[in-house]
Amino acid sequence: MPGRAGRSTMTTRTAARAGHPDRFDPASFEQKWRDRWEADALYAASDDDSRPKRYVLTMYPYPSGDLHIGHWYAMTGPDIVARMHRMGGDNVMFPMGFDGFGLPAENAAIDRGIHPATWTYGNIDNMRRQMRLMGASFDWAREVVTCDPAYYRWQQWLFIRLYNAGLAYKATGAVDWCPRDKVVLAREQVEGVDRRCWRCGTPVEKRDLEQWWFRITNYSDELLDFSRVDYPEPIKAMQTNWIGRSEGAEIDFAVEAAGVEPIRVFTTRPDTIFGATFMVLAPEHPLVSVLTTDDRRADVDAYVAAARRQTEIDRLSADRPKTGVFTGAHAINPMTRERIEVWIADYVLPGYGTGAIMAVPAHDDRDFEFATKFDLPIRYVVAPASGELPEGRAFVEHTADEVLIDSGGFTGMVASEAIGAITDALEAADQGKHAVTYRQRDWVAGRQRYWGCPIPIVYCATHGAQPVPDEELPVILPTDVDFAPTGVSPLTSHAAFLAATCPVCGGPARRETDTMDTFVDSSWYFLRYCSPHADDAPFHRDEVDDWMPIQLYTGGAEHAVMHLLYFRFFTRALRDLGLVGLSEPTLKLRNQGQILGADHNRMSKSRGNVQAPDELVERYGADAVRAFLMFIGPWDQGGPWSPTGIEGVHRWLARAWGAALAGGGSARDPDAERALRRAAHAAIGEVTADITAMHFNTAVSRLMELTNALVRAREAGLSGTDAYAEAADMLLLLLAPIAPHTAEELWERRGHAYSIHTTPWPEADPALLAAEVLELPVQVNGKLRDKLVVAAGATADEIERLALASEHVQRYLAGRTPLRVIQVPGRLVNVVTPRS
RNA sequence: GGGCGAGUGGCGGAAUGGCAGACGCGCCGGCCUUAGGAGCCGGUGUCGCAAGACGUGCGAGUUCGAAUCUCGCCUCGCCCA
Repeated sequence: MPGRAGRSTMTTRTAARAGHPDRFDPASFEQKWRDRWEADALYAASDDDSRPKRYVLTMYPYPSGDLHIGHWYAMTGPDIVARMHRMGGDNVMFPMGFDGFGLPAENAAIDRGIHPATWTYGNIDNMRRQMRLMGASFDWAREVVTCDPAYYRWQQWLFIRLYNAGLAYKATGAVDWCPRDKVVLAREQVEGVDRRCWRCGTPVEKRDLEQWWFRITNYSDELLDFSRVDYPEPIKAMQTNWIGRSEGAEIDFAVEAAGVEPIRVFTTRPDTIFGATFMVLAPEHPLVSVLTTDDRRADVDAYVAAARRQTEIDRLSADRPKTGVFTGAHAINPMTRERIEVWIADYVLPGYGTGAIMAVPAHDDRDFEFATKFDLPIRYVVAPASGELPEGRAFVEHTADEVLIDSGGFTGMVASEAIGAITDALEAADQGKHAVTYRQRDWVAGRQRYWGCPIPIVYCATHGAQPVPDEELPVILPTDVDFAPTGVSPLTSHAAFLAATCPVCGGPARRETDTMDTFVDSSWYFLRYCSPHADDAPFHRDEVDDWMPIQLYTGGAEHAVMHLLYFRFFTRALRDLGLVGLSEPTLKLRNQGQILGADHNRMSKSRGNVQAPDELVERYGADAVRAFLMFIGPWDQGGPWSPTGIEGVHRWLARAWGAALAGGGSARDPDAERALRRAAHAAIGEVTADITAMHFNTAVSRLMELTNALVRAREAGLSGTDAYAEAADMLLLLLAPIAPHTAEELWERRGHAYSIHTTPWPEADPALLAAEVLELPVQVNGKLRDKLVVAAGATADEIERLALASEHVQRYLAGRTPLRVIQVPGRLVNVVTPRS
């Protein structure tokens, strides 16, 4: 495969070098135009400008060192949109930057003995070079690098304001710990049923640690509201699931033991309370030791100890047999007033709800299994209208008409109404209340690693935690640190960093040594792009008001409940601090798909199916790589790379090259000229609609068709006509966002003024779009039987007459009289006959 | 187990209620060439000599008309349990 492509490239090159300057040879002009665009700051967004502002953004990359073909894919789509709107007269901001902090830098640096800063900035230089090769219209003057003190200084400033507002706080809690990276993770950063670290895939552990948190749960309800944004449905579903709002009731179950507080449970099914025949506490529940009777204590202690050794995955596994022990204690069902047993079992988790449940075995699968195993009472209290209850299992289905049975005064009530009614009754008796719980927890914000933004807090023996005064910011991350991961923040061993002064008393203080989660860096970088050089504030309110919200934000769907949740939270938090005036960072989000290897597998070095952009550019030119990536398929679906596919796109660009440079034909043909103009103007409408909808694959197809029309016209000798010149110019203008170098070179060669990228986007002339004759398909009973060529102005009556006169139609009519004739103007004719 | 998405030629895909397979790849035939794995021209859903018939995972339904809408099923992918 490589030999094949390599040979052909050599042939092309040799020919170009041997004196064919008009041959399509991207290497001969692409770099030239990139240099000129950059020198002219052609893509700079202007703060002071009367043109409509448009903010297009794609997620900045982590500087891993190499730009992957997937980066090209992700970035070319929004680049095309940005370029089209720029030509359409908008003042477009399309910035780029780097997610500079993070663990991989640190790990890679440890492996190779290079400092994370050296490694990161070296990678950034290389990736910036590679990105420039793409010919993307990034405004590099706005570049943001998050590990730069000029950036993280303002992140510390923002952190202090969040801290002062109570939105950042320090507390002890159960957190997820990655044993390999030796760092805590936010719950969002733990993936899958088997709970693995999002970065390294290692199963995480639960630890009780004192940590910094962001109070994202203050915004849970607000984050569920997508009414003002255009997000892909799967992202909305994932965020909604993640937040996991459930409505129900908190109910207190009094216990028999004197002086012991009642057991509080949360349930989404208060309508089933009459069927609550026992209770189950998590083994870790604080009341366990209080409630356990002496005769049961040995069993209970043994069970608690065993449960602590279980992982959460094991405990939640549905196919595992239920285990548990009786505590010896009894509680009172507040509705039935019955005495019910209190058990402990590991299928109840301490972190979910209140860590205790009212067990309703008749209407919950796990409770049913537990009750069956331990011979506890099962009482059905909800039944479908038919009255038929299942045997040998719980009744958990929800039907519209299910009603309560055997439920005291509530018997006969529709279950959905009983939820509210029973909760009201409990509330009136001061034994419960309506309650809402969320699956979402606050965001664990601190990390026990080196390469991150220092948390700007100092600890004074007298005055406790104190924010570092603004004038002392930034708290600089020192470079001379031994950052081998130990589980303790490396900064702890840096004496000079550690020593600080209490801003209240001036006495000695100790600096916070955890650094911030890098997802904090990406929670506001889009605001910094609005005022990238501000040195008096993180950003200027007027500039943010001008540019925000982002009108199109693109990136990978894997960030659904991480970055894409955090940046919505952060924007709202900054709004409540009065720093920005909006709640939603972006109006429109789109996710690109994944580019797979030619073998339809994920690209990976071990499979040997990786495509390196640098080599592809050398072989085919950046424009061919861009255009082929966009041509593979729908942008949001991705698709497999094809070594022959890119050759086809390269051939197309070469054909377009030849067509755009043709001239001097002496033939005239008014009909063909009109058809060519119509094809060009139709392409304007189609390509504009396709790019707007981000259907880049069909936009490329339309341009291929227009190219083919030009090639045919040239072969007919029409290259000297005005129609040909117009269509060639239209092709270049429509091509400019997708293949910017080739379009610019050809634009110049056709004698137009620099730059095509600042030339207005073409508009279709509707008068040209109307065809003089139409080819109408004629169906009989919905099946195609003939085609009719009619004048554009033909009336319905005329068309019907022609259709019925058709030999083919007559054959299928077989003497029957048509019932009716359906016409879709300009589209088709359908003759309906009686069914035989 | 639940939710979401997808299933169309040899391949990537187009068509979202109105001509199924646009565009491209691959393949076949031809031209050009010392040569071709370059370039150019033509063909290419399946069956059929043809007329024609059949055809969008499977089965039903709605409709004058369904790849497209509805219901059930199968397979694959992602997310959640």
